[in-house]
Amino acid sequence: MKQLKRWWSAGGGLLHLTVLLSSGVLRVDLDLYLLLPPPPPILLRDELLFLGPPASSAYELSPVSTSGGWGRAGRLHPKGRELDPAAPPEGQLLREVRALGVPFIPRTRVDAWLVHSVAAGDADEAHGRLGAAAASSAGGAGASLDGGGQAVQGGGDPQAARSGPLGAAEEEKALAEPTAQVPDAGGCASEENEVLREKHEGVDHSSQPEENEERASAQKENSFQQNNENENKIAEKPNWEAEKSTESRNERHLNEVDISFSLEDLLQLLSSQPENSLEGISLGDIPLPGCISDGMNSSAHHPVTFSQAISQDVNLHEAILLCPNNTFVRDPVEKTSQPQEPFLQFNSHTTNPEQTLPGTNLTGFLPPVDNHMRNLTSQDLDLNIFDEIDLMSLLATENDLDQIDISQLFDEPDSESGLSLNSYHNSTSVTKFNSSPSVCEGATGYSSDYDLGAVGGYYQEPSKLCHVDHDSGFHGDLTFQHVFHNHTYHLKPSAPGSTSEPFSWPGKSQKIRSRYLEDTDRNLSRDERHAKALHIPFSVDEIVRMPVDSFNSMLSRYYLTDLQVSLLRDIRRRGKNKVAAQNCRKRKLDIILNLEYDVCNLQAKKETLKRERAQCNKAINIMKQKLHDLYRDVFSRLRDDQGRPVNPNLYALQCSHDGSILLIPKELVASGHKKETQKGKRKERRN
DNA sequence: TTTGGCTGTCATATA
DNA sequence: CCTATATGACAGCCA
Repeated sequence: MKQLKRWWSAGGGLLHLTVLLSSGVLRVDLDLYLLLPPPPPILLRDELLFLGPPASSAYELSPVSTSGGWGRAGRLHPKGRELDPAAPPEGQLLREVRALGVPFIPRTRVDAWLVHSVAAGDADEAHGRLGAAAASSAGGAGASLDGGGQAVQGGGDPQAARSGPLGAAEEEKALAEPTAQVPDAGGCASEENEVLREKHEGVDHSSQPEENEERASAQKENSFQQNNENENKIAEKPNWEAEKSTESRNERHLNEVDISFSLEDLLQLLSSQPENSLEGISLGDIPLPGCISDGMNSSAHHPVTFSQAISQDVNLHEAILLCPNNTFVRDPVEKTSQPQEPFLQFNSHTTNPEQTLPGTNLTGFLPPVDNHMRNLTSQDLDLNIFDEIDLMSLLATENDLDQIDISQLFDEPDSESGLSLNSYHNSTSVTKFNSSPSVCEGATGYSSDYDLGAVGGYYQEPSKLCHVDHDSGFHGDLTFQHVFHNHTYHLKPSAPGSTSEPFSWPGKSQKIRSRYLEDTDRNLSRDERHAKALHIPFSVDEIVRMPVDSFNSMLSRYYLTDLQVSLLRDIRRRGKNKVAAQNCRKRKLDIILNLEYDVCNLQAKKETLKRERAQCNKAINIMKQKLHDLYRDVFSRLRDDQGRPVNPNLYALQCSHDGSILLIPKELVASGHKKETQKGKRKERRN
């Protein structure tokens, strides 16, 4: 329990545990399971749906939590069960829990209280609650958390909290069976069993009311029957899968030794849960991203209990085979023989009805991905992980499958391809994980980091092909993880027939696939098709946009054939010229538009000038008229020496320089004008 | 079928 | 000399 406490305090919890998936081993996040109430809400996108009534009618819906994260819906909990009255208020709990940095956002007051207790150092008490929770849920109520609350309510005594409905023998059986019956429980199984047994003996002393014992026993029996069936099925799996499992476990064990104890401790609690509770627990409630949730779902829906899955350290490949809805199940008999749980159809977390069509296989596709042939399909990655397929074949396989624009299929509005063409130095590509089981969409598309790519024929560790970054935290729904892709490809051209697919597309999926391949091929540009044909490990956009230094270094660094180099240069030249042509046309259009604008402006200015000219002429005419009138008026008042009126036809008025006005005969005025004009002409000639 | 617009590409000039 | 850019010209596609 100290290890549990230390593990949790060190930031343990779901995130910490799921990091183990990087080794390719499915590891269940038991802590969250313990924190979840048994009635399984199924997460359909962002909403939690409660599928059908719980096993017991004594359930009620708790208020919707607004704690953020994935606590968006109310949860079922047993009626009449109250929380620990000594527990702090929910708001305070949430604040304290958040302050502790626990990577789990409690949704209910009970969650918060449990997390708070564990993270704050009260691990023993919390364990008591957890144990009581598990025991209580095993009693049929299926409310682990609230059962814990009840245990706490019973005085907060750890002993009282540990009390459960099961007898010691039954609990020992329950704890021992999941691990003991698994033939290949891993190298650390015996050691873990010892620890588990010790803990079990110290913990599981039931003193719960006897009314729960009968229900618990009945459900336990059902659970064991299911376990046996599932174990038999697991035992029938091919040897190579078992070997892989063992290898994965051994590898993982080196890294997990510090927390394996905690896992078993949690397993102990889980093992005491009734089968229906376990079976009902869906990862839909837990927004486990990507492969994790997928694997969990597969385990949940398949008649293999979580206990088995956990104790066996079921690897991803096994998880694939365990999923009845899995599109990559290679044994059709096994696929079709699995009972379909009623809520299975919701596990695709999609609103597209095509996904729920049996045999469509579309659930296995990754959500919208970049169309630039950068993504390795789920099938490819599947093979990479489990079959250690050569990357050469990956390259060939992607030829067929990487172009499928799943966004058109599944309408993932919040999708992000993450495979940014411009992220030259970002080796982490974001890829969404589909909720479909075992679809670890390692979009190991073309490298966006030229320094990391080993195009010349080397590939890095296969384990890195699908590294799930669980530090990225949770999103609101069953979303996706950042995947560290190894964009490493061989450039060996593959024969046309080498584009074999790791699985067959049955029926309708085949048609859909071919249709989308046609569409995507049609949408590809000529250079893209050429690059694809020659397996150029870079997108056209990258080739065009990368600096010349990077381009040259790329040409020199990687082993490229002359044809590939020529094609790369042509692609780059054409791409740049295409951009230049676009810019040129845009510029030309801008110039034309500017010229048109200038023309309009000039035309408007011309019109304005015309109007002003007309106005000026009009004013001039008015002034002339007024001057004429004034002239007439002056002459009408003029008299000669004899008192007679002056004839305006013989005389004219002339203004002198000093401002005086002279009455001059017109003959003189005409001769004077002639003289002045002659003088002016002379001056002009002189000048 | 014709036509105009859009786009990609090539050839060439220029910086 | 190489590269990037700009631009005219041409061809193909499409509404």
